[in-house]
Amino acid sequence: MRNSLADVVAAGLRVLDAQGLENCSMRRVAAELGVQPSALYHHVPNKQSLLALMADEIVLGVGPRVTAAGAAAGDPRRLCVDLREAMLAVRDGADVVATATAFRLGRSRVEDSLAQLVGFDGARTLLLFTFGHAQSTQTHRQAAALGALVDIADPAVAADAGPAAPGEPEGVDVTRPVAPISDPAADLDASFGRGLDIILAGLAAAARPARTALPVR
Amino acid sequence: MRNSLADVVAAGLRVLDAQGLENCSMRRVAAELGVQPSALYHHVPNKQSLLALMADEIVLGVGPRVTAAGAAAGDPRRLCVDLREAMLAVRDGADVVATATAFRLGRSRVEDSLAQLVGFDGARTLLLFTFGHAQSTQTHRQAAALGALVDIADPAVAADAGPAAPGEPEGVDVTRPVAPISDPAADLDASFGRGLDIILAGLAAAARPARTALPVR
DNA sequence: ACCTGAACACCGTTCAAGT
DNA sequence: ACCTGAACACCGTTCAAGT
Repeated sequence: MRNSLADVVAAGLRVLDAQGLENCSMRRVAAELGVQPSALYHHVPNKQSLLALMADEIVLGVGPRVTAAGAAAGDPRRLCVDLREAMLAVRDGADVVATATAFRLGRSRVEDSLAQLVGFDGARTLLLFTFGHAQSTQTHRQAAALGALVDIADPAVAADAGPAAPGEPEGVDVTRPVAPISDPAADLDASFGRGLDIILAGLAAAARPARTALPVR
Repeated sequence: MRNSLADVVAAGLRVLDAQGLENCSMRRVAAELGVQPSALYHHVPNKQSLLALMADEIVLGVGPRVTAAGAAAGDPRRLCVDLREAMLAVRDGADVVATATAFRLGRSRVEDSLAQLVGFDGARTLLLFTFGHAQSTQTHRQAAALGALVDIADPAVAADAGPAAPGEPEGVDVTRPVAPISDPAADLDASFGRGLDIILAGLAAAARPARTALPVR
């Protein structure tokens, strides 16, 4: 036995984290294992399946915590924060997990855990906000790191950016800001927490009227 | 003048809608225009820029409505519903728009409109939930249409699906369900509306205590 | 069971050259 | 201003064949 399925998945994750989803090709994963590309198809029927297995691996540790007392503590907020952290821990992890989860929508372990705590609609709302926010965070970070501050898609914005000074060093030095606008992505982590709070407040608001006394009519 | 930038963007959208993001290559867009692939680089610096322009086009019509009375009516719920509809109207539209928006995070027209109505955090929460839900919806629909009901990534599930009967017609006939589980994606449109309501309730709950009389201590 | 080697039909992007 | 033609360094997947 030379390589197992687990080896292939691990190699895939290494390539993903190092090169990003865009460059995570079957050929590169094969090279990471020192094997021909065609060898991968002995372990996995296609690239999509490999990505799905990688997604499972990324969220493996995310789940309801078992406290020292033995009771399974279920905190929806912590679950979402953990999920987000697990995805952000590997490059393009949010894309990979969100896509794989959408494929088998409704059959996700994390969504099930959430549903037990806050119901079906609450679970889906929390989950999809978490995916949306994580993907946005990761994409934006990559764009920033790439020096894509010059918005290449908008001619109006690109125009006032000015050309790069010739003979610039080609490091990741991003000292020349395009516009003096304050960073619009100020603090994405904090913004995630506040979004979570809004949703949880909405769930609490929906649950309360049924339990507490209200001025009926 | 043979082809304008607008022609290229329009051709890109036609290819995207017909073939999906995966198959929306520069070469196919060029073919759609009856032109060599290299000709596109006269209009656009790279594929990513073309996709960003396509994203702008997809959300062009989404914005605060101007009522007959002349006042700009701002309904955050309708804004999100409109945005979702615009994205779902073209194949893989949610992916394209979400990615392009993340690139220039915080500088989105729709997010600005939302922010005026429900504040910065509310806007971002609504927007990213809308992206997450739309992407999930679209990915799941494609998976279902593809007949990917056989979960190709999970050996345990794939095992009890059984082989396809030989000599089957190769249409989109999906009459052989894999498992008798009720459709987990029951109604994605309704689920979006309920998620929106949860978030809006959370925003209302946060705003109310500051305005109405509360039993102080 | 796991892998090689060769092949097929593709990619994005660059660049000199045409009109 | 807009395009061609050729080239470069890549893709995912299949398949016969090896051990």
